[in-house]
Amino acid sequence: MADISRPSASPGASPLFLREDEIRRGVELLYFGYTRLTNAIDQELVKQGLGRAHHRALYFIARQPDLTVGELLRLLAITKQSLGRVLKELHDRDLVVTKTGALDRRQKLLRLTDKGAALEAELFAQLREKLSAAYVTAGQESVTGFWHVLEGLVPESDRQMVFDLRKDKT
Amino acid sequence: MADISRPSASPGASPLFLREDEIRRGVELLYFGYTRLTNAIDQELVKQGLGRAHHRALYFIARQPDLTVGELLRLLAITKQSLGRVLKELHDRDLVVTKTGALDRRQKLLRLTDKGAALEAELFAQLREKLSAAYVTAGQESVTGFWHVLEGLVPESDRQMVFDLRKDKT
DNA sequence: CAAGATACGTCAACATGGCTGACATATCTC
DNA sequence: GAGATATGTCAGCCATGTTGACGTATCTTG
Repeated sequence: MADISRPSASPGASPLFLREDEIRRGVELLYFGYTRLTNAIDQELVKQGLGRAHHRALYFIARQPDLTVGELLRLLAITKQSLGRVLKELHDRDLVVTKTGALDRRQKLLRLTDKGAALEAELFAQLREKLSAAYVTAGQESVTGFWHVLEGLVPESDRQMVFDLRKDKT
Repeated sequence: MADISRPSASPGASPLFLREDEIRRGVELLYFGYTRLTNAIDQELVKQGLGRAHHRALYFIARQPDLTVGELLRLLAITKQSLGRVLKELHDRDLVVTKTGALDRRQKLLRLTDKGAALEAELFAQLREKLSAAYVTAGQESVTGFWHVLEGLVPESDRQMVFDLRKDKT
């Protein structure tokens, strides 16, 4: 692992010390940044009587309509029993519908109902508010740096899956 | 915050569409980056029979020795009952010790034992490995951008607390 | 076309780590 | 001395993860 160009050192500070501090800074900011962003939707989730697990499912189904159950399982990296509980609740509340896959009839394709889409949009609006404020403050160059570092945290084996979220399914 | 409405038509890709995609990209990368980084220590935690909650406490106590219980509560943003359970377990395993505050004898100052420090160092090494690989791949400029965006996600009211982690207690 | 693999669902039991509410004690501050 | 503060603790509940075992429909392949 190559050496990182440390921030122009305060006089005589050990490179090893700075290195540790840079790593800890990243760990902490990632922790606080992530938790505070997710806090943005807490109020609305409580109002709806839903939890974070429900939101994650809603989010990915919104992001990629006709996602299969298996794909969602891989994205969330939980067991099918856990996901089953969440999907059942979303279905019972008319937030999500499934239809049988056209190519492979074993698959179930997931979609939001209008009601589900409206809820997801409302939750997303909160995330957008927080994150776009941070983007604006930091500036576009920082945003691309932010992306690059985070991409580097995603293991090779998962990267394609994550990038594919940005592609519409045909 | 400006209004950023629905993704509009594809041809000539609307700036509004790009904006939503940029926000979703950030949400997803933050989610995957954060979870994959924390995955780095899963194996070791299981081996130790500890959970993530224990690690968070260990981490912050390592980061700022003589932290008080109240400060740790604010950092973790959980109830004292939840934290009490965790601290009791860490104490029972000789990973953490407390001493009465010198200035205010109601306070308990938290410190890692040698054993606790050794464990935290081992866990930190895993985080460092992952995160410094991401830093190196992305480059120093990206790293500062990464920090800036994340700082923007931390509400004003919490920012001082987070920054103060980088200062030694006197 | 039969056999096996795959996609999905579900039952039951359990672990972790949050939460609320109610109280107790020691100590500090005014 | 009275009240605020820092900490601890009992008891119970909830959300969301886990393992293991099975069942059914459907696809794939020899």
